[in-house]
Parts: sequence; structure tokens; C-alpha cells
Amino acid sequence: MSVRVRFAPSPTGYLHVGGARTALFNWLFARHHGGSFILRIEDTDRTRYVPDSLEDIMEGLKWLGLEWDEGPGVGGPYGPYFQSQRLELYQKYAHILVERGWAYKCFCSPERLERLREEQRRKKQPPSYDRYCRFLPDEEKKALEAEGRNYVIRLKVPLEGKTSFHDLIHGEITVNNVNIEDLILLKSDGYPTYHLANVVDDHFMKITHVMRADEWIPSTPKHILLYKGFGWEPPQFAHLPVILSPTGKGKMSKRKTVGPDGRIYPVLVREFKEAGYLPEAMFNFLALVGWSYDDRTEIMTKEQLVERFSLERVKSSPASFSYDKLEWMNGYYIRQLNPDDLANRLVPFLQRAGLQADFSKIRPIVPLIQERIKTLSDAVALVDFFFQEAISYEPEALVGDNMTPRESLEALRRAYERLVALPSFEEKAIEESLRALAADMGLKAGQLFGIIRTAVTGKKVAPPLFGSMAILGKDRTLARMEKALKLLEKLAA
RNA sequence: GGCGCAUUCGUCUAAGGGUUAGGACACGGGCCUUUCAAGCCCGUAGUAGGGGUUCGAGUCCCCUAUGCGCCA
Repeated sequence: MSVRVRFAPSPTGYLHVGGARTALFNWLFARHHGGSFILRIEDTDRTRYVPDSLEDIMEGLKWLGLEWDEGPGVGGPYGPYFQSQRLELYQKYAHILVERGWAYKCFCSPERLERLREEQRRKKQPPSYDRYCRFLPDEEKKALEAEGRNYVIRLKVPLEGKTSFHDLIHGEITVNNVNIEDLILLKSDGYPTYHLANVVDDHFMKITHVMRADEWIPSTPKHILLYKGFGWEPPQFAHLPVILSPTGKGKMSKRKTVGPDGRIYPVLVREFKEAGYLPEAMFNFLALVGWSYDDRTEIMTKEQLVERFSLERVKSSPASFSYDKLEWMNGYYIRQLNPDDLANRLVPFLQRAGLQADFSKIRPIVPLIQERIKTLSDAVALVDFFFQEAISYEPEALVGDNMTPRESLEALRRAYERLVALPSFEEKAIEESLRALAADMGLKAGQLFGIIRTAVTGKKVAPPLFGSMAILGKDRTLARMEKALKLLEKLAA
């Protein structure tokens, strides 16, 4: 039997890294086994619906390269893939369960349930339904139904015994049935709860492996009971470790975007994209959250990950999300890009920052910055001076290390004269000329170049100087130096 | 509160009962160097605590602690 797995998000929020990792593991598992990856939308909670979220989820998956074989947009033989379009199915099967004696109608009013909860709270008991309607005589039930009273359908959980299942990651998990309450399967408005819809869909969509986050472990025994009630073979379960925020406190998905240090920490896939992370780096990084290949291999292509992925090597303990490591890996992936590719990816980031950038202008700059950026957005602060007509900086920054303003002025003036006289404004020629000048003047290279760097780029930290000057061109370089000379004259006066 | 899951360097992880407990990120130092990076070399640092089982425990069992999650 071929492997069929699904990612089943609710359109109640944008795609976050936790969801993305779950989707990724499902996708890897499917591809590894030559099976199918299905996208199913669990949109039965109308109150929490977030309008853009469906699009965001699909875009996020596509950005990461997790294309689905069945689901929205592509269809498939087991649709529809929106739960809101399958309501009759859930209703039908809820009632089948009632007929089979595995579930019952519950007519308890919200008021009675509230009183019950109140009382349990007072007695410090765990709140749970007291199964009042489960033991209601048939005639009474019929009467209530004839009256037209609203009802929900609840699962008739065995009053004793244990329910257990084998988890592919955690091993045997067992709970006592007394700890499971008679959960609602079908609400009074005819909408299913998560549990019912999930089990019915997984069955009819022929899902073979359910891979989802750890937090669903406590629900799984309920699902097992449902499968039993229906007489269906349950799928295999694999509960993935949760992703914790970098502090290790709390789930990553609940983390706030702005950290205590004021920095922006993305949590949504779209935020990572906007921050300039590469999808291939995210893919590689996310694969390593809770899974590893061996004791040393970390950089892996998509193909290698598909080839190597296995559930046996998924950890059972939670992992906290390391922005440091992601940044490093993203930088690594950026360095591996071919320069044309990188230039293309940089364009939108520079344009969004207000720079008049296009491929032809950026391409020559790429070799100067490729190994200096960790995210695509890092490039902005490094290259803005290429695109601005006027650059600004503190005049004091023009003074060389261990030099006076007067000495700095002299050095810059002589540098200017040499550059004016240069027949070719090539990187190599510029460097040779200025190195010779430093030697002539008895200056350290860093002293002279530091002055020029500020004059030309307006920065203390910038891409390699001579290459930058060559790209900037003779006219613009000299104009900036003239401006700097004036500033230095004032300082030296 | 009840139930569940988890615990190896700061972080991510490796170690089919027997290794000087390995690698990566981060951090520190050095080399290279026009700044910053990148690259290379070196280093700091870990089996939560306590009991067992065993010739031998990071690895198996129990307890405690702590963290996380689920149910309201």
C-alpha cells in the first residue's frame, strides 16, 4: 500500500514555522516513500476564520517547495479537500456511531453544563461532562427529540479499561479510559468537532500515516476509540516534537515577533521570506529541527533530504529554535548561490528599501557583498551608497587612525591627485596607486584607506574599497572625495 | 488540579550497555587582511539529582526535580 500523508491546517492564522516543519516532515516522508502528500483544509471553526490565511498557507508551502499532490487547486480523487464542504459526511457518520451504540445524543442545555462546571470548580474536581444523557432512558430521549430540543452527539467512552496506541516516535502510549471524557463529536449546529472530522477524513482519504505535532498526543486515544467505533483500521501515528522559542520557554508559534532586545524575530513563514531568508536554507534548517541524519552532516540538498529522511531518526524531545544557526545556514546558502541568481534575488529587497536598483546595476556589486550578508535584506545597508547621490557621515569620520585632521587632509588630497591622474579607473590600478601613496607618505595602508573609505562610502564598514570605487566610477568617486576635502579643510582650520 | 510528553556542552544534535562522550551554531584566541566578512587553525563547555539492574549505564528500571503540552 502506498504512503499517503496529509498536512491539515486550519485557516485561522498565517503559516508559522511550526506548521511549516510539520508540513515539511510529511512532505519528506511522502517523497521518500514515493507516496502522496495531501493538503486538507480544516475550516469548520467559522468563528476563528482569518480571511487571508488560506492563501498565506498555500503561498508559504509553495515558497518552501512543498507542492501537494491532492488538495486545493489541484483536486484529487478523495475530495473535496475543505472540511466545510464535507459536513453531510460527518453528520452521517456521527449518527452511524449513535446507531451502533458508540455515541449518544446529549440534550443538556448550556445552562446545565455551566452549573455543572461551576460545581466541579467549587469541589476542585477536574471539569468534565457528567454523562447525564448517556444514562437517560430511551423514552425520555425520544420525548426530548420530539420536542425539537437541540442536541449534540457525544462519544460513549468506555467507563473502564485502557486505550493505547503505538507511536512511531514515542513508542507505546496508554491512557486510562476513565481519564477521557465523553467528548462532543457533532455540535448542535451540525458542525463536527476537530476529532470527528479528522478521523472521518483520514479514513476516507486513505491516510496511512498521521504526522502531527506532539500536542495532539492526548487526543489520539480519543481518535483510536473513534476508529474502533467505526470499525476502521487506524493509520500509523507519529507525533513530532514541538518547536520551542529560543529561550526554551513556550511554543515557538506563540512567540512574539519583537524580541526583548528590540530585534525582529520572524515566526511566520512570510516573515522569514520578507526578512531575506532563502527558501532552500529554511528547508534545510527546518528539516534539522527534531531530525538528524548522522553525527556530522547538516548541509543537505532537498534531494538528499528526501533520500535520507526517516521517522526512526526523529527525536522525541522538544527542540528550541536557533536563529543564530538559521542565520549561519542562510549565509552559507547565499555564498553558494551563483552571482546572477543572487543578483536577481536581491533586486526586490533593494527596491523595497527605496533604492533604484535593477539587475544590471546590482550584478557587478554582488561579488563584493556575497560573503558579507547573512540575509538578503542585509545587502541594503551595505550597498546603499552606490545608489545614493549624496552620502552623509560625520566629518570626524574622515580623520585617519592616529592622525590629525591636517594630516588626513594632506593624505586625501594626494590620493585625489593620484586618482585624477590615473589613466584607467580599474580596481587593480586604483589599489596599486594608493598603496604606493601610503608607502610614500609612511602611512599604514589602513590609515589611508580608512579616510578614503569614509569619503567614498560614508561608512566605517563597507564592501572592499577599490572594487567599490571602480564600480562607482571615476567621476562619482572624485566628486565624493572633493566634498570630503572641503569638510576636512574646515576641520583642519 | 488531573492526564500526558520530555531531560547529553549556552543552543541544535551523535553515540545499536564497553569511545579520551563526537560534530555544528554561538562564544574566546590566532592566522589571513584596507574596514567588515569569508576561509583556515586552536580553545572553553555537557550526560538534571538520587537510587537500583549489570563485570560495565548517557544508554535499561524506579523515584525526585524541572520544563513543555493537553483538558477545561
